[in-house]
Amino acid sequence: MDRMRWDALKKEDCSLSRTLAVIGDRWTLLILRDAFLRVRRFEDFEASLKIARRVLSERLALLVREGIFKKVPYQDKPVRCEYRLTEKGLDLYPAILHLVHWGDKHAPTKAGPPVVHRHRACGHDFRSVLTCSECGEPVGARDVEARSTRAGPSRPRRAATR
Amino acid sequence: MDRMRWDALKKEDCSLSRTLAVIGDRWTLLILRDAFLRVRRFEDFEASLKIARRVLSERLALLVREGIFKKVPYQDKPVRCEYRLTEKGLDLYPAILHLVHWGDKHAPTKAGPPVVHRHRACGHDFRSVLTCSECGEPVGARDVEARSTRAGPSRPRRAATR
DNA sequence: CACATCAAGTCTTGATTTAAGACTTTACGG
DNA sequence: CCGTAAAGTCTTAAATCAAGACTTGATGTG
Repeated sequence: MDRMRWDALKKEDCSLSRTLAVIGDRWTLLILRDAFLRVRRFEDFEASLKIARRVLSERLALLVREGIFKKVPYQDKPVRCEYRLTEKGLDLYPAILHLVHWGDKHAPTKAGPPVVHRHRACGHDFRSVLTCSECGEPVGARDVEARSTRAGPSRPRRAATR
Repeated sequence: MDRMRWDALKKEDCSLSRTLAVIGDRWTLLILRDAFLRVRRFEDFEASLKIARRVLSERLALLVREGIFKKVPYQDKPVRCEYRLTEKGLDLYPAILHLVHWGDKHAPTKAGPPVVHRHRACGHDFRSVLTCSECGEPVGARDVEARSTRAGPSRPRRAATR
């Protein structure tokens, strides 16, 4: 059978496939976590993640190509650059925060969540809640119906099992 | 230098690391996407994803061990099982939906989003919005301050995860 | 009965990807 | 001139993945 190759993923007609073609490897979300924690330099990523330099180099280059990071020089002679999140990169924050909170809830440590998140506007520590852009109410898997926009017979589907 | 190994990830004191130890490989989020679209059987996952059977088998077993899927027999003689999402699995929906909407926005196709999502309660197609569990307002990366709960000097940081 | 089929895997072999660490480049400081 | 620093590149060995053949237990067909 003809199996899926990773370099074919980005051409799939599925937004999740195309997203994972960029951030779906074993390291990228951890790199982005560090970036959200203000890690910006090659050697700092290496030290923090204990990632092989070759792999880090390749991933950072991909993320720059994809517009998630931009390289910003912080000195001349020799030019040294740091990697900063773009708006496109910052937009991944909700997904990552949700994965963090999922880990807090479903794969907890005895010591409790290692990091808590405070909402600057209201001053409280909070959990992430997925809400509907239209009515503002919280949304769970069972509240959503996914519908294809492409031609063909469309059976309506619930976005969840049970 | 001593690099990070994947089987060490699940013991890290970082909720994202522990989450990615379960769902952070190249295939798992695609398997879960299919599960949210009500794919449930081994051969259906294989056909839908074009994944190698060996890898699919291993991933499904891991997800069952981790309590994200449960195996439910749908016939006897011979016993055949299907994979159904547990509550723990359903809780990954917000993260996945956000990644889908990120792809819709930042890696679009000419044909537009392949799938739209309707909120059953209000009847509208919607985008996912991250909100604060305490005040209900939308939250972006810059609105969050992450704070370690562990001993040691704590520098306040913006927009952090862990 | 003999044989084909089906679901849900397991096994083998060869191709890709990752890990570890040495090496390179460009510049500065003493 | 020598050592250090940042940001990589290169090489080799180990781990993971892809492709497809094979297995198991039961049913259906001639």
